[in-house]
Amino acid sequence: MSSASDTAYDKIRAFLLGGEADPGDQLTEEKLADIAGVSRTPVREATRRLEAEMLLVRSASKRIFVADWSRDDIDEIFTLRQMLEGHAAERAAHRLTPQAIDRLEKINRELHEAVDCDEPDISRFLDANRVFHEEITEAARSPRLAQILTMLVDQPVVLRTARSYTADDLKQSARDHDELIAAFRARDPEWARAVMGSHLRRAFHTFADAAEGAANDDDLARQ
Amino acid sequence: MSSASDTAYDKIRAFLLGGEADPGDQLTEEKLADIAGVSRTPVREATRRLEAEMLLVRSASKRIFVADWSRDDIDEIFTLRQMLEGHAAERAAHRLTPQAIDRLEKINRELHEAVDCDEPDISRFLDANRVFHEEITEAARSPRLAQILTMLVDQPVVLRTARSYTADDLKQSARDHDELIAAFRARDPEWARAVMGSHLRRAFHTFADAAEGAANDDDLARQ
DNA sequence: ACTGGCCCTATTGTATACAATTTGCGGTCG
DNA sequence: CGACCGCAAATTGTATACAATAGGGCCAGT
Repeated sequence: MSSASDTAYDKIRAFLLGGEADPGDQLTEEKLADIAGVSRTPVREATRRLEAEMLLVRSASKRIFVADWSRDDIDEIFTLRQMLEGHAAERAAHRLTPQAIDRLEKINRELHEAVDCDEPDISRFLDANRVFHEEITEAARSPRLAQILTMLVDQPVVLRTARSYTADDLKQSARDHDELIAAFRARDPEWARAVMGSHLRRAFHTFADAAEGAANDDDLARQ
Repeated sequence: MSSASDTAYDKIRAFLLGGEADPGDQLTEEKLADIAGVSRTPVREATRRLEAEMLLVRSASKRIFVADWSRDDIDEIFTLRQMLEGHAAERAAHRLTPQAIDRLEKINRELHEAVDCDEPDISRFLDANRVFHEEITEAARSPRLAQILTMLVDQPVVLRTARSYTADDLKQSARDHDELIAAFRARDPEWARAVMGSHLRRAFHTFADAAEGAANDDDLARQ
């Protein structure tokens, strides 16, 4: 059984990542306490964590807002991810057991199934994608790296523009993963790092373009 | 004026970094509340932050302990720092203003003065060294990178084995900084990254050796 | 109408009381 | 003698009350 403070963290995080709040919205502790179904005390601990993870920001007067990201922020996040996940892939190439590589293959089959058809199942794709990357991070055996990546990976999710990805983007992701698996089987760390690098850099452009599109949509909607 | 929760954070952090507690020691919230001079509520927020920064760890039963680091942990920390500070140096080489480079030079003169003599002033060295690296991180203009580095840089400080550095180590650090400044003046990002890389990797070996020595000393003392 | 100051309200900050959990000790039974 | 159970003490977790502070609106004076 998890504590109220963990409950609060999970629920508020789900609330943010689920897109029920818009970037820039103000959130009061009381409102969040309602959402989480606990008192303000555990909510405060949860908001501190979420603030450290940059999903929430505080104004000068200590009020809480849903974080917002500029294009530069997205660029920064993906640049850091490229560097760090590239490193993770390199370490994973050394450490992945054959069983773990089989597991990766299985996850990616699932991912292929989700996107190799006329109507891709985005949320299945996102889940499989997340698990795939987590498995690699796990295999890197670097707890601080894992912690940092969790933080970086979560942030842009809030923008939830993944639904703007084209079917081609999704299929290319699946192929990148195939190549990553090949690099792991070949035990070639440099190959793994390189594939991970291009994978994420392309993801950045897809993502940034989608985010701009969404921003324009918002502008239009407001007019 | 800072809030009680910030006061608690600062005081507990100083308590840990000042080496008044040994790695592995248990700390109760009440004891920490005494140290910080506030009630347990703000202490809890402070400990959550310090836990996220890995200066404190929690047992399965939620009790709080001073973090301890294995040689693998030190290796991990310096590997990540090498990658991330290398990246910071690269970005800084693009972005540092001439005035900022002058500032770096001034800081490093101070550092030289602290170590270019028979009896080096270690705490002056550590201060100047910290400010030097912070200036570069700042110049990289990457808030997430800065946040991550703060976390990574602080951690090993608790081991406070810097006093085991030899005069030669310290002088070599000063020379590394000189070369870094040269790379910045030449606006050569690759050079800057390479110098930062070797600088930190050597620091790792110095540090790890010193830490092992300290560990052995502890063992001896316990016998 | 505009600006400045004041007050009221909304929001966050802190302490304390109490609840829940865990630890360690002591005693009892096999 | 050891293992196990249960109880008391220590520790962490949560709620609530109250304090401090910031924001927004209202009114007065120009």
